[in-house]
Amino acid sequence: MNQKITIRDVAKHASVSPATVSYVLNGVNKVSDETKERVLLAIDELNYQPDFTAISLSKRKSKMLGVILPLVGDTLAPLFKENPYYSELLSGIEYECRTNGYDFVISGISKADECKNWVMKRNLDSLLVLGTFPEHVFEEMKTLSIPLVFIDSFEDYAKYYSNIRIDDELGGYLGTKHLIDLGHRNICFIPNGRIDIAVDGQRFLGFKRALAEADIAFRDGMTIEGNYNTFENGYKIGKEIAGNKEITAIFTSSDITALGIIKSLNDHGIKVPDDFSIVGFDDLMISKYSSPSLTTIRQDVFKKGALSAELAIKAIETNKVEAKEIMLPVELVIRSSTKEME
Amino acid sequence: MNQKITIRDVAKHASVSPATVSYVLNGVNKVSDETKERVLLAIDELNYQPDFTAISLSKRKSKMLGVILPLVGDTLAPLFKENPYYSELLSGIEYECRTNGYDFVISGISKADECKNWVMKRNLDSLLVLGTFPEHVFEEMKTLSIPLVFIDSFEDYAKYYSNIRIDDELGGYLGTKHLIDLGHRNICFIPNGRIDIAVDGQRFLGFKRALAEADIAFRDGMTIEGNYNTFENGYKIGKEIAGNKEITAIFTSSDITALGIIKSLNDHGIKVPDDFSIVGFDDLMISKYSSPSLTTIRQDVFKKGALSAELAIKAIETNKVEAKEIMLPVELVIRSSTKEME
DNA sequence: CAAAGTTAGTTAACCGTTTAACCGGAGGCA
DNA sequence: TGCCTCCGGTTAAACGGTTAACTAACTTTG
Repeated sequence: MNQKITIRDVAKHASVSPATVSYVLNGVNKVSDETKERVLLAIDELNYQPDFTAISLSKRKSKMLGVILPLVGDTLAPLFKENPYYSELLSGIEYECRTNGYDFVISGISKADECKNWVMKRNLDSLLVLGTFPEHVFEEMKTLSIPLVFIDSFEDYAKYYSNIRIDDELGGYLGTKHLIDLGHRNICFIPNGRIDIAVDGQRFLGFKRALAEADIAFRDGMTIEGNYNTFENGYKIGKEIAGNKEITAIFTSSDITALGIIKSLNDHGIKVPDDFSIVGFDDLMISKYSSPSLTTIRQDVFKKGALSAELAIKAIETNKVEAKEIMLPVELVIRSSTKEME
Repeated sequence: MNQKITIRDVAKHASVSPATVSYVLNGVNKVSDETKERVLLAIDELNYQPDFTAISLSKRKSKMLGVILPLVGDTLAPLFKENPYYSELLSGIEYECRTNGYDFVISGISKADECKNWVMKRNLDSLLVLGTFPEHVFEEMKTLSIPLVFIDSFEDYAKYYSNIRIDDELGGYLGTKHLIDLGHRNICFIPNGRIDIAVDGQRFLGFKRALAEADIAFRDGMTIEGNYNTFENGYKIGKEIAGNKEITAIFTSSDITALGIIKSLNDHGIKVPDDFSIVGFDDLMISKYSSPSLTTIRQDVFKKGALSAELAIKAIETNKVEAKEIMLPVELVIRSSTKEME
């Protein structure tokens, strides 16, 4: 390999000391315009590229973000494969990083120590955390004193840091109201996980708000708790519903589940949207393409990713850890899985 | 932040020199068992974690891989959003990296210089390249003398390095043969891009082999060239086909296109699989869940990713750049988009 | 006009590892 | 006994940057 060009080479070429070059590079106001000119020219002529690892070592800043994803089993595969949500988020993060000269490393991390060690080993400047992680891990992380950015977290501790999420309550409301407007009164809400907390808790609130507004009493049987947002699980739930003649519409917290339900209903001779209406959540790509295409609540996942990286980078560069909660808008997208009641 | 624990702290704690600790850490056979014991104990007691940036600076090895993805416009978003293929590949890479103590950075890179600079700045140990990149970029890369691993490349220059791909010809053959076995004789092949090169070129060969084997003459109109593997494009192609009464089956190079075609045919009153059979390629998650579920050629994308990372890591650690071509198997997955001809 | 400040640099220590070069003592051998 | 080798370490110079402390020349200022 042709010898690496260092700051000393540049210095020699411009007849100054390495320190001066460094000052020019870092915009330290200690260099005359004339000298600065010379240095810049030398940098250009030699095509000098500062070495990030060296900078990282001496400044303790790596220009790298870490992204922590929940691990399923011991890989990310099920996550990525089942749910396009995550990859869309990543592409937002990638975009923001690239345009700011940052890189990011991702890892599914389960054990607490590993997480802290990872940050220390790699000198990571910040961490983006998707969803939740255990509180004792958080305590570990706090001692690192780097900015954290949480995405979709409803944990109390996350309040010390920036937190990006969407208006889940509104999403729940809009989806439900749409069904009510179409004449449905026996609507069932299906969360991804536990109905009383986090994302689903908020959506459930919106669900109930819409009901109340239309003077529909909430009663037992208006929710079915699923464990997991998978197609298979949706399929199972669909079977239950096929046996229940009262319910005419479903609002579910996940597009994937919605697709499973549709398939299941279809297999039981119930036609969507003619016999039954269904609203999903997320607006995944698939949702547009499925038959029938899915009415759903859209969130801008790319933006969510980009924004989280932006916040992290800003916190790093201003050296200020903010505790800002940002709520991104949601939007009802009407397609063909919902229809006016006959 | 509580003071960082360095190799000197460990050395002091074990009453040896930093060099000795380093030798222990790197398995250099220069330390007595007794001393080694003491050092290991000290490392454990202090929970010492070697600093990768420092190691990177002195050894010129970063324990980081770079992954280069084609950029669409200026983001990866369309890629990630439209095609789950890429995220599945990444999860394979992630798995292999994590279990080997590596990290990876990803970037969509268009300009040649940036690519080389990226490697130099970050001291990347290897590069995984998805698909193609321009030959002059390759020439640039060669001067870096780090191992490259190509994925799905059919470029000549890639022959200097490891190249991982699937048996596209066999895939083309299996899909076509399946249709022929069902009684179809007027089958149309739809590539992703140009039919004469790369992945599609191979699949087309397989297509023709299956025809020849069944004594079906290949004739004009047995292919439709698409530009892009998107749902929309599939939808358009579907329209064309709806007007053509001869064709009874399609084999397409992409599941996404297949789904678009099915929807389009459906909208034109043609029922799949009753009136028409269709085979896709890739076996994306969606394909299992769509209605009708898709008969397709499965490839193990996760494995492809994991294997590419494995090859890269092996090349790094043995300091041997191999020029090995690995061909992963494909498999016909029969679902409900194909049916015996009446 | 001398003391104090400012400007535009340089010097050298430091960030946390690695590793070539060195070193003292023990054992082997003639 | 003298010389050589091997063993088990240590010392110190890198790696490529940053930055606190210093300096020499010039400008203010009381």
